[in-house]
Amino acid sequence: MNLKDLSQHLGLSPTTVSRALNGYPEVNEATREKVMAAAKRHNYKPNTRAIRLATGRAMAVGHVIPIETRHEIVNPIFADFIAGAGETYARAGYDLILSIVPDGDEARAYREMKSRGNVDGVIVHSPRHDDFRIGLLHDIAMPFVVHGRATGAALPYAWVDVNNRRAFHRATDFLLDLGHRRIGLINGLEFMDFAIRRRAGFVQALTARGMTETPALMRAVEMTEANGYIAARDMLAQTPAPTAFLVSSMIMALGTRRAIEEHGLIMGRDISVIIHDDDLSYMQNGADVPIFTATRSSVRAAGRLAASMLLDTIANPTPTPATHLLEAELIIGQSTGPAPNRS
Amino acid sequence: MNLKDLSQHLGLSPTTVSRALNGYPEVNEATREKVMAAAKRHNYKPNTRAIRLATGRAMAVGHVIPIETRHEIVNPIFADFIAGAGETYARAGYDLILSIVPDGDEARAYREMKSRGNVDGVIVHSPRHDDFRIGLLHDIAMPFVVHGRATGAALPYAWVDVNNRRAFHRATDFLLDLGHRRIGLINGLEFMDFAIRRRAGFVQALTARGMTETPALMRAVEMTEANGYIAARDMLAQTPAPTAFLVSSMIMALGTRRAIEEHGLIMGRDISVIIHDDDLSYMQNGADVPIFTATRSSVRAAGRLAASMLLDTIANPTPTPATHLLEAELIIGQSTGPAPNRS
DNA sequence: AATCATATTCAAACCGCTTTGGAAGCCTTA
DNA sequence: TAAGGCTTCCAAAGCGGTTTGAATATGATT
Repeated sequence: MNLKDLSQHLGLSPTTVSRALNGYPEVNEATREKVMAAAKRHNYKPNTRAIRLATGRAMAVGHVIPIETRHEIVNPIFADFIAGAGETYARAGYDLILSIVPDGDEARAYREMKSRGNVDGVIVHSPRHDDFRIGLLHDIAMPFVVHGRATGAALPYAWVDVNNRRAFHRATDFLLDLGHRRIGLINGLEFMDFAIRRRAGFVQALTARGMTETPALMRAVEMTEANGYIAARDMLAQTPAPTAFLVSSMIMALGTRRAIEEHGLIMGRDISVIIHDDDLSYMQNGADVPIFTATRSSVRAAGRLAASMLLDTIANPTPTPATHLLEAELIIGQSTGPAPNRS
Repeated sequence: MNLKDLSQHLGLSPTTVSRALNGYPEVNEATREKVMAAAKRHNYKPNTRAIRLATGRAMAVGHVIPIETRHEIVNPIFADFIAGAGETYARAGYDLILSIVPDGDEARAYREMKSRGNVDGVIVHSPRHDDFRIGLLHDIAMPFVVHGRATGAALPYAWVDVNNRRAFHRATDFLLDLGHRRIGLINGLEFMDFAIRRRAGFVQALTARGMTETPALMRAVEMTEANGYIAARDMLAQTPAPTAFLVSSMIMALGTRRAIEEHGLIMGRDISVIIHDDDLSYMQNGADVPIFTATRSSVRAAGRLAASMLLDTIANPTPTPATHLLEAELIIGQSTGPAPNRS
């Protein structure tokens, strides 16, 4: 059942039927109701392909997931971020197109999306320091929103980000207040923008109290459980050992905890741990009482927000792009306590 | 730059240019080369929307992710499965459309995809026992491949699945051979088909040795770290306590290990653990020596396979759908050992 | 009653490609 | 030399909607 069939059935022209269904004012209310009823009765759904060609809009947004060809790691937060974004798109009648692209191929992928016209805009994931994609998308005039920021980008651009620097500053302060002086940082790879900012927050908090960072107590690794374990194990082997860890993800923290327990220590008593918690649905930080003290910010909510910002930009592009800095909440769990007496 | 422009530029008809670019035989080789060269020079990419309308193919496949409205859990294996599938689609020039759909809305979502024609086929995720989607998709003649199986489905359908029953049978056998007699099963929710099969494998292995299953040692929970912890903790509180656990996912197993260590036991010595390992990229089971003894099957490889099966079905629908049963490998890690002497 | 504004409807062009059904040109073949 | 067969190209008709520009009907105004 297509528009022509339906209009013949109604004894009306396709024009009128189309207008009736799309809420245009120049159609008699009585006719509109008849059309609506007939459309429902015959279960008429306009063909997406035809709409797209006729209107010139793709009614779809792209999420380009770069796969690091060396590591082939799929960032586990994508699932939740995209679930959040997907809710927004569904409501707006947009499709979500997922492109898995080897990281060398990204520029080509974006250009092709533009010239083939199968998306109206894109979400940029995992920005690096001074990320080339921002300039590129700007050049080809493809609407976009970045999940995260890319320090060093020359042009203004739309983004949603957690205040990573402040979150880690606060977390570090919290540990310092508890008397911890040797704090290990287990961070993500520091070509990722968020990791740079977290490190900065950590270092700033130390220097604000007249301390300096200890390179031996700082790690920047791919955020897996195994790496969280290795980093913590190695630092615990030092003398003096750290009395607290600041860990950049829940998954790494599971490895950190493993190293701690293997070392015969009790987390929250002998050693403190603060994590950053993306509030992943399959990786909840405890139910009632959080296991880990954490700086928390829902990546799913960020997905919802980024998506609706993108739809806004597509609908009416503005010269000054919107930005949203989300503050992480600091929630107290069972994994932190006063620094043990060095006696 | 569109086809018309390009053809005018070349002094040819759009027909000939289109045919030249699409490799049709009825065009002079010399002309074809000229056309190809001009297309490259002007960076001509045919408009996807127009191709789709003209050919009637969507050149896209849908992945419908049901979100359980009660739990709102996003299955963390999606990220890797979709990364695998995405590789296949990219090579074939297909788009991957991701639909996040509240679980009550699935039927409507599929019907709409069909009538709007924005996908040529779909992958069905997380099948339940006797899943209604199989009949539905069959009825509306939408090509599909199921990731997993749905026992009880009346019609034949295409699927890719791990031999879950055998995997858990073998894993249980392995534990029994080590002398374990009280084995705890920490399974996923048992309305999911894979969980039913794993349970069946477990029970069959026991009965094959004249044992019967102990309901107190079996849990079916949502597969989160916290639930893995709770299930293990509760079972360890029983007397006699289990000497081994069979755990349905890596993430749950992290919780299980936490309970074990909290209980003052050493995994691999005091208590054994076998897991099912989906070989997730961000959740590797150790590098050289696996942490957990595991039945392993790459969900990413399953994604690749499912995707290419789907593209095959779309290209030439066959009356007898293809099926692929993947065998999990049993890999020995550090988490298993002989049952401790009950002395 | 003629004029004009307004409300309602429609025919046809258009979006950018594919594909059908010729047609022209050139060789063969009888 | 006419007929038939290839090769190569093209005009035009889709695909299924939206949108422009015009036509018709209705009611109000003078």
